[in-house]
Amino acid sequence: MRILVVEDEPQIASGISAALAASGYQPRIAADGEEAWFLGDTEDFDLVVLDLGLPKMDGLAVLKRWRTAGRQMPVLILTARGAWPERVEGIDAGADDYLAKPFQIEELMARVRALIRRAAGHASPVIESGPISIDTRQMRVLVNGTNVAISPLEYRLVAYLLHHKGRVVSPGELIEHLYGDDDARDANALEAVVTRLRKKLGADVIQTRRGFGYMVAGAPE
Amino acid sequence: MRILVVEDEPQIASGISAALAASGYQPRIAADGEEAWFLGDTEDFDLVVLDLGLPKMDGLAVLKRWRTAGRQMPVLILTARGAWPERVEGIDAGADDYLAKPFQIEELMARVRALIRRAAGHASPVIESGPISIDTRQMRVLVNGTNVAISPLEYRLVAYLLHHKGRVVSPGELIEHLYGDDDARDANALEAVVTRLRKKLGADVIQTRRGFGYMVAGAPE
DNA sequence: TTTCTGCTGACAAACCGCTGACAGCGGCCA
DNA sequence: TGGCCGCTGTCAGCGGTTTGTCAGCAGAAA
Repeated sequence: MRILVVEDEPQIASGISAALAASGYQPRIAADGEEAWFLGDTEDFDLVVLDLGLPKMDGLAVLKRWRTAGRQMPVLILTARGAWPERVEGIDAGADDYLAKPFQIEELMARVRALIRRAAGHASPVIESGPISIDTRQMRVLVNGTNVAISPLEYRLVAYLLHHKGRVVSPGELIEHLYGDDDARDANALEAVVTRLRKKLGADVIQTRRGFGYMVAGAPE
Repeated sequence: MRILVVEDEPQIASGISAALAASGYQPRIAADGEEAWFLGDTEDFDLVVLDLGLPKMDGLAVLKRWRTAGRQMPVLILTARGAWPERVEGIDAGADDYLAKPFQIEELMARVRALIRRAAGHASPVIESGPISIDTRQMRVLVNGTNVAISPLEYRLVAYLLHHKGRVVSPGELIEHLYGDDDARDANALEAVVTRLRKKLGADVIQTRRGFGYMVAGAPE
């Protein structure tokens, strides 16, 4: 199992690297964005641990370039604490998980194991429910197999509901995940997005559970 | 579902509280150890979220006093990151789970749900009694396997009775759990809800124990 | 019987979610 | 630079639903 550790702080990088090695993985360190991009594009890794604040090229940019180039290895993002916009962007850009700094090395290892296990299984980048499906890598939404133009905010909303399909998601939870908690939004904004989405996806994809929240049908992921 | 949030940092406390409320729980905040101890000892909570570093009385001391007094509600401890010894002590003192700060609110909610389910003795999100069953993920109620339209308040009522099936629940307890203690409601409001529920679920699901309260049959688990 | 407790149907107010319109904002292109 | 266009939050109004209240009733308890 080869793991690429992208981290410019040498101490942290070697700490992570040592822990990975101790668990039997083969870690490889990249200290800046360009090196990371080059390694990730030319070599084969089972997982990438990616810090966002990097010299030469930002972590998110690296990730996006990998994804547009078709690289599909799971990516675990390290973010500064409270940097919500970064996280949301990271997920949009195709990250599979994120972890806030500072973190326990044990926790990092647990997530690494989880991601690798998931990737080994059938972690498809496509999630479906009834007539609609989303491709989380390409950030596309298909209705009955045909592509539908969708805005970023709308995409995040469907994606979140699909990731949690079969469960009622409260408006508060949705707002927090769409915007981050720093910015207080009217619940009506959410309703407006839902209305617009329903016009594009069909009226019955997103169900309303009055008094509880929204739900997309399907067996939980 | 009433949840006691013990946290002296007002921002964090209100953040947790808001998230809990958004998920349909009734949170109550205690800002120091003494208040926490008093509330936990005199009132009935389904769960306690307990920060350890508190003014006036330490969180662990509070927990120990509750346990020696025979209080058995599940307790989720919040610890500073890296404070491993505290965690171990917490578990020895009778905590059911712990979460390291800083944490994702989403992760806290997941653990809260898990603890409440576990406390009620259900591994699965479905609770049954006779012909009826509820799906706590979808907020649905089935009678003989077919879905029945149900209002939020009605759902909360059945859910509570089912979580405590086999036990007589007093009107006072029910009102407290449905509305929270800030808002005083007529007992008749409760009876009205029960009437409406019986029409939907069948007359004999919710039994009346005259002078004591209501009950749903079933093994207490 | 009398009294008390709980049940029930009717009703109106409050609430909740939906939607169309509009405006501000930012990106893009000529 | 100026204008156009798409995205998104806000607003106001609309239904339908939910729910507390009330008044009367039924059955159990005493």
